[in-house]
Amino acid sequence: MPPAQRHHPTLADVAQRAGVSASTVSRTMRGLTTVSPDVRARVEQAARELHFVVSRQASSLVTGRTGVVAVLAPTLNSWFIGSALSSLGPVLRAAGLDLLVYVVPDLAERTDFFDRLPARRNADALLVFSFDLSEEESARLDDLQMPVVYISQHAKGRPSVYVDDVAGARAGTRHLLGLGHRRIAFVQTTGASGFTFSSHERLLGYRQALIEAGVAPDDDLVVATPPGDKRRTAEAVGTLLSLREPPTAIFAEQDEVAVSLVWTLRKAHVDVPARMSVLGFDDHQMAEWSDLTTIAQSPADIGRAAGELALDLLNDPEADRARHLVLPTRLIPRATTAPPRPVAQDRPAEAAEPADPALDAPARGRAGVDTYE
Amino acid sequence: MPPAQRHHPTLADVAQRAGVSASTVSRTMRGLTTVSPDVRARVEQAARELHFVVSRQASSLVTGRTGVVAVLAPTLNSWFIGSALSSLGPVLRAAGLDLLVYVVPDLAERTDFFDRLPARRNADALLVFSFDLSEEESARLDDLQMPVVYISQHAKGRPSVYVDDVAGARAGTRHLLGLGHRRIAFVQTTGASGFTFSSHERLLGYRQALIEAGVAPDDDLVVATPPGDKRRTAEAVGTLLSLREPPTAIFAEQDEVAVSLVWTLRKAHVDVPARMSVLGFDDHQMAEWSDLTTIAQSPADIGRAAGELALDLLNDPEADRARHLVLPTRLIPRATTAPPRPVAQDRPAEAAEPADPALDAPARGRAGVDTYE
DNA sequence: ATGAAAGCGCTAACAC
DNA sequence: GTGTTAGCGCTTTCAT
Repeated sequence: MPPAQRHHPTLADVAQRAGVSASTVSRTMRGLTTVSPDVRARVEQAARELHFVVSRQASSLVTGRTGVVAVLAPTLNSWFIGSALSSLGPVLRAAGLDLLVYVVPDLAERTDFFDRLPARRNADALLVFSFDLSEEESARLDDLQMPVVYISQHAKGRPSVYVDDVAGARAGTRHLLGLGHRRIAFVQTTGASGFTFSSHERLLGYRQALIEAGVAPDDDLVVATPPGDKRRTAEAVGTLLSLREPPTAIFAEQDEVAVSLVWTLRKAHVDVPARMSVLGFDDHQMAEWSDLTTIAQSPADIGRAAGELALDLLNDPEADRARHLVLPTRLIPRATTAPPRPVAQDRPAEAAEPADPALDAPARGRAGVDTYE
Repeated sequence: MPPAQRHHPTLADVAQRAGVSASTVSRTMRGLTTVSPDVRARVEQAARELHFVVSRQASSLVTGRTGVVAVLAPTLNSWFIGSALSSLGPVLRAAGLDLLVYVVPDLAERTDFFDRLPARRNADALLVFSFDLSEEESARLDDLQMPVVYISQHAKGRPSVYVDDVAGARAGTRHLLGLGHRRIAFVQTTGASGFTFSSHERLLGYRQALIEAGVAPDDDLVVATPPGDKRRTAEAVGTLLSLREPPTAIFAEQDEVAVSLVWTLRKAHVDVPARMSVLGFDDHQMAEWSDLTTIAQSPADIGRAAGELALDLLNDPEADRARHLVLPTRLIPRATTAPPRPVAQDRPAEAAEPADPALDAPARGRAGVDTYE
């Protein structure tokens, strides 16, 4: 009675069936050219018949390469990361590499990760997503003995892929300036761990564009709110609307907040865009649904680029170990930005709470009609 | 001159440093109790000093276990999958397992995956997300020699984790019935590959609840639209509104569509919920933002449950190989459902296009005022 | 172009 | 409790 055949077939099994040595099977499986055509055919057939798959573990052991690219991410429940990984996957697969994910949602797991560096022997490269790493943590990753690519952060001296946030924010602000706005607010996003780089840069771009246009940046016009917090968002809107000189346009650092702003404004019967323009950043899926004008970035492109950069680093020892890939953004004009209505600039503004009786009607017919107050 | 120390430290290195044998180090690293406390301490210190990490490849080779759980998913850019994986990750980590992701976005990759079954020797278990597998594909996975857990699909005879869609849809429909609605439409989602199971089940629950309540299901009230397609959604709304007896409530199979419906209706100046109640399913992030009444499911719970089920299957050979974990849903009443206005049932309804001059004002003050037509 | 042999880093069986 | 020994399945010299 033959032993229960519960294990996978091995090189030796294929070799025996094809009447060759294990070495030859190995060479065949790796596509080396030093195998005669007829032998190759025999081996391939035998392998197919046995459903033979090379064991990564065994070959890793000798080659030192794991065939795995690891990703470090704070969550997978994110539009940005989800899109980027979805396009990264196929890039890696095409190169015969598998995608391993370390989800590190909280501080405890983070500390543990950097303590133990579980990726150390279990991946050929690491992609770090949207973390604000301390210099100490980056240094820790440096002695990981593998290429580490940073995504959405400017890791000086280390390979990075990110979008040109400054230019994007500048372009967005210029769009609003071009429409005639002069009082342009900027809403920062707080508490979204891991995106402080973008946050800084976008604010910077906003300021640059204002200065270029000869508009003095006003810190009263810069407020912050956490994403998804209606109350805080409403507060921020209230603060802006109750300024002596309220803005006529709001540039939100993130689409999620921008959409929330639109809701809040419309609920308070402040028409968008007739009374207030709103501009987002990201081109999040919901931006399209909400007809939000926004500065688009493509996380899919970022994921792809990061994957290709990692492959370069992996395959070419001469590759530039500090290359920064900076991807462009582009303005997508939609329905939430428009020229400001001519309004008496020095009249006191209403607060957010009192419901304005103005209709939430399309802007066209009403723009220019000064029914303010 | 010492050789360039470019390789990772091995068991032997630690053993030498701690003055013990490799076996002892191995036992220590695996937490076996047969190591005396002082030796254990010495070994652990040596390991720490050398930044030693056990090579998965090498240990896999002998144990036959890879320490990896693989996930098969059509995309990662999905609220459901993202949330589920984000909670699955930590569950696996706690068990010392890594998470490997196969993103299989299109038919070509899918065919290739089932052809080659790359997971075969590279994972201990496989979680299959939201795919509508053919019986042939499932059969292929069966001879994978590892536990395969199906998520969001009812794989008969195989371990599965999903939400009770029938009960959820029934509860939702009852909620609307309880508010007094009798003409309740159901909007199906088409083209969202991988969720046809839920789709069927939700429609079923809707029908059941109607029948239970003595309301005859009317096929005219069941329409379909792809998610994120504004035009088609508007068409669906138009179809429903132009029925001789239009609905007073719409139950959408997915929140994304429900939110889109609310937008479309409000744009057409059909007040929600005063003139039309809208109910969603999922409790997608945007449901809260949109104040959408919905049937909540928790993808995070599903991910966790699936992970734990996989661990059971992995660790307990006696475990039930066909266990189905069915998770509950719950109604979250928010602002898009309300009692129907008393309305002359047999009057002809307006079409979707003509802008109704009715204000998009809060329902309270206006409900009950019959300004219809 | 092919085969034989050595060994990658670890665990498991067996001694002691 | 701890050390010794023999592989796990593959790749890689080195022969031929």
